[in-house]
Amino acid sequence: MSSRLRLPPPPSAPHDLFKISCSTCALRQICLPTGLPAAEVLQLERMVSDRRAVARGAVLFKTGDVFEAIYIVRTGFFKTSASAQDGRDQVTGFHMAGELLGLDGIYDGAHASQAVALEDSQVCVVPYGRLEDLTREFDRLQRQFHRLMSRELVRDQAMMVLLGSMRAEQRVAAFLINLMRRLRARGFSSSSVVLRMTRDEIGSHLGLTLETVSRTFSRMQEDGVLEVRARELRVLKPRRLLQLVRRAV
Amino acid sequence: MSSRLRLPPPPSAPHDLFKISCSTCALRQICLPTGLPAAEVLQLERMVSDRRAVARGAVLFKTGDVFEAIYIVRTGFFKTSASAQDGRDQVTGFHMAGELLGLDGIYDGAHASQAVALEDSQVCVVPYGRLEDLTREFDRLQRQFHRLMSRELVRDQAMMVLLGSMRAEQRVAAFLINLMRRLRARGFSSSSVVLRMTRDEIGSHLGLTLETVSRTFSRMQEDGVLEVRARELRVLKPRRLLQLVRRAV
DNA sequence: AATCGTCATTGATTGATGTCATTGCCGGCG
DNA sequence: CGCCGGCAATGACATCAATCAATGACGATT
Repeated sequence: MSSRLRLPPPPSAPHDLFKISCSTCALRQICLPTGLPAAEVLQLERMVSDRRAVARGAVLFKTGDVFEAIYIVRTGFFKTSASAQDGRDQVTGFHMAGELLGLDGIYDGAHASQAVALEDSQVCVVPYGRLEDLTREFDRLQRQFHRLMSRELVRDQAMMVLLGSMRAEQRVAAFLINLMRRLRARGFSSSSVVLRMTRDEIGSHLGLTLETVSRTFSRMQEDGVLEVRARELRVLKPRRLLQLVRRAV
Repeated sequence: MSSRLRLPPPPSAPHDLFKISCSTCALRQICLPTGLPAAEVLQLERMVSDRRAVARGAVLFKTGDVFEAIYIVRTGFFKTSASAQDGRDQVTGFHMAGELLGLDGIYDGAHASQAVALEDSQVCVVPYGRLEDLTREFDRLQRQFHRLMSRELVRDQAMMVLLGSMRAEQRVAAFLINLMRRLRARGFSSSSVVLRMTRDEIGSHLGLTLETVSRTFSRMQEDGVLEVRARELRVLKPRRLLQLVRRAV
């Protein structure tokens, strides 16, 4: 357990779930308030209705749930998944501190995917109605919100390219690069990770079976690119990973 | 050429490219103005800076272009594509009348994909700055805009599921169902289409090779589900298509 | 400490789809 | 008219990853 990667402790104690302070939040540089002047951040704080704890394995929202709020991951780690019509479901994304969840519910007022915590987590709850009101008052907040939605679109596009045209090894490499990049942006080691998700979940995200993910990790280890010990990963040769993704077939 | 599927003629003559009227546009039920009261639609019209003609094969915007405006397809047909790092690119979407293009540029001020007209087309140009201003004034317009962005996210998720877990036949079936549904919403025949894109482009969109697309069409024809003659398609048994998508493996 | 369940690894085999190559059709153009 | 280029269909073959199966590692629970 002590080897588990942890986010920096939140400024307020974890049991204090209802006191919100964006201005002092460790995530303010990568979250919705990014780049906003202090006055607007204070407004934003008022908008965040509360903070909610989500236990590992618990469902934050599921497909068909009425859409009421956007969630921002404060601590912890989530996966979102969407169901195919035949019932199987596919991991559409992994989400860490500062990232938004639930945007797909705006469209028709019901969530189109489900979100599950992969470890004990906390989210900030931002009721959509209030967000609409506030983004109308503050142009920078509006733009920031649009930017974050747009970023999701860009990411989804990248994911489509990955799923549509990359081979197994490239997919895994791209996944690792993306993961390390996001962790680095949050102040974590740029070479070591403890994965929060199973091989099966990675596979589902990448359109591969868990066996293929496992074999790919093993091969990368043989090649000296990676060090793998169960969920602990260490990237030894980041450049080789980049090359894998860059190089055509 | 006469067999080509055409959108209903625009209310104003095609050469009259600068006179905009959302209120009388044939697309107002499926476009940005959907559900807005007349007064707001008039505001919206003022916002649309102009209408631009895009010749078949011409690029509307390309990856890296500075983001300035959202585009709405008025007549015609577009594909958007994103490049993998190795240079190959993948069709991320096909877009028809009333659909938005260019939202991925909001994120960092540069387009992350490129849009190419697959036939002679027209788009309405909506400068993003003006849209920001106007959505701040009109809450329903703001919500409508958010809804359309959210719809893109939902679609992209569906596409990820398709690319990540469906077999060739299911992909093609899902593609056809989606296409027919969108055409039907625009008042076209619910069984006949003239495709605007090549097998190669369909394949790129579905993560398949053009040969697989071609063979799948042929097999569906043998099975009496489809009638295929080059780009002219006729869906004979829509239910069978639905079953293909619904049925697991 | 023993047991059980989950997750991961590894091997063998199979099957779907990609790759390569050929043929034919059609429309545009010299 | 005939040639050429783009697009589509199809066959032969190769390849990659899924599937099936067995085993091993680790943690949780009793």
